Amino acid sequence: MSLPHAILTALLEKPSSGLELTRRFDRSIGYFWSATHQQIYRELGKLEEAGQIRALRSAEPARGGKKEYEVLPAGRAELAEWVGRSEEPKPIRDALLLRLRAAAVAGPDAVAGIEKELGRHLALHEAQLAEYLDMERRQFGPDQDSEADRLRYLVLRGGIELERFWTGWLTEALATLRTR
Amino acid sequence: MSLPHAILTALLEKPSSGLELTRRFDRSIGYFWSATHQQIYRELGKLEEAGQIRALRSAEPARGGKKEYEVLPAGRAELAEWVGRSEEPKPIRDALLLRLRAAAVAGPDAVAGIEKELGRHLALHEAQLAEYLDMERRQFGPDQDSEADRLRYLVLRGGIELERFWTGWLTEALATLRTR
DNA sequence: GGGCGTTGTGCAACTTGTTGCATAAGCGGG
DNA sequence: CCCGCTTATGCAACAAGTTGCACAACGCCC
Repeated sequence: MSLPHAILTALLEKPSSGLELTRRFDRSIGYFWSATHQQIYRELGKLEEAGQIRALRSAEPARGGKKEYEVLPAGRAELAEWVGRSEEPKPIRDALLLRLRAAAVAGPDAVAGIEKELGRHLALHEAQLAEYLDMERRQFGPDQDSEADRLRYLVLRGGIELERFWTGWLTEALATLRTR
Repeated sequence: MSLPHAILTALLEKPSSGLELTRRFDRSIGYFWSATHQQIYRELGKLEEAGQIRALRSAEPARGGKKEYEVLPAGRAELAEWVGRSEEPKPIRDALLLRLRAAAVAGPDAVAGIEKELGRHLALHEAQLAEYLDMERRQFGPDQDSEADRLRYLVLRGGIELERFWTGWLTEALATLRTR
């Protein structure tokens, strides 16, 4: 159950409205924890109910007016507690690897179709890698002073290396399939 | 919605009962598509209902007796169709990366606790990598004749490289944290 | 033969994530 | 002024995944 903590983190970085959060989940935070606007609104409601966040300028009309949230001390405490918790790494669930394994039993005609899919994914991961490398260049110069900066850089490094894994493996897979 | 297709794949590789499937999902298949016995039983019921699989020796008493399933032609067709489908790669959801990012805003005391967690994960991923390398050594000799063997080997290669990513990144992360 | 652990199947309730749609304010153009 | 577009919040229904437990058969062993 990490979504509430993802939201608390995002709100601590910068107080935001629901839609702003949604946008940020499509960019930085969402690169390792995605969420739709529905999940976010629902969770914001629960967090407010639980007294962990609070709406600013609450007098706005209920519908159509933007509502900004900030984290309360209880929310910060909950987040700190969660960060210290231990959790088993969940096994991956990857449909592409599953497809490949299914292709092995589904017959040779299935293999032909999957090659295109592998190529498509390769292009997507290459684009994502390029974007991360761009972020690395722009946001993280040679001088990382603060602890927080170094942690954020580590997270980005994770994204970069993960995309390198994908591009590398997909390239290998395509090469193998083509020499059949 | 990949679980039914994971089950069809497993059943094509070898007809099994619900519990046998569960065990196999804890080993090979589950390395990239995990599932609990609950999900599997529920899904087996649906697949049988849909006429894609069939129980062997169905006269067994309803409770406590094992029920083996095999794939029917309709199931094989459905799987082949699914293999050819296109699907967007879903953004990762990784709690550890999220924790690290949360630690950056939750304060320095949170950082101390996370170091232990990173070390624990590193050990787990190293063990998984060793297991994959062992499988590689035992199951895949230098001679891979059949197309199906090569595809299965590619899937294993994916697992290996993914674990290499994790061990590499976790090592880097721990080194960075320790030189603060 | 009665208790005990293992194997095996399954229901029910819950949480989490997704999809489709409704509502409303604000803004700009014809 | 009203039509359509964007911004913004939200309900409802559904699908997928998780957790806790119940129940039955089998072997075993004392």
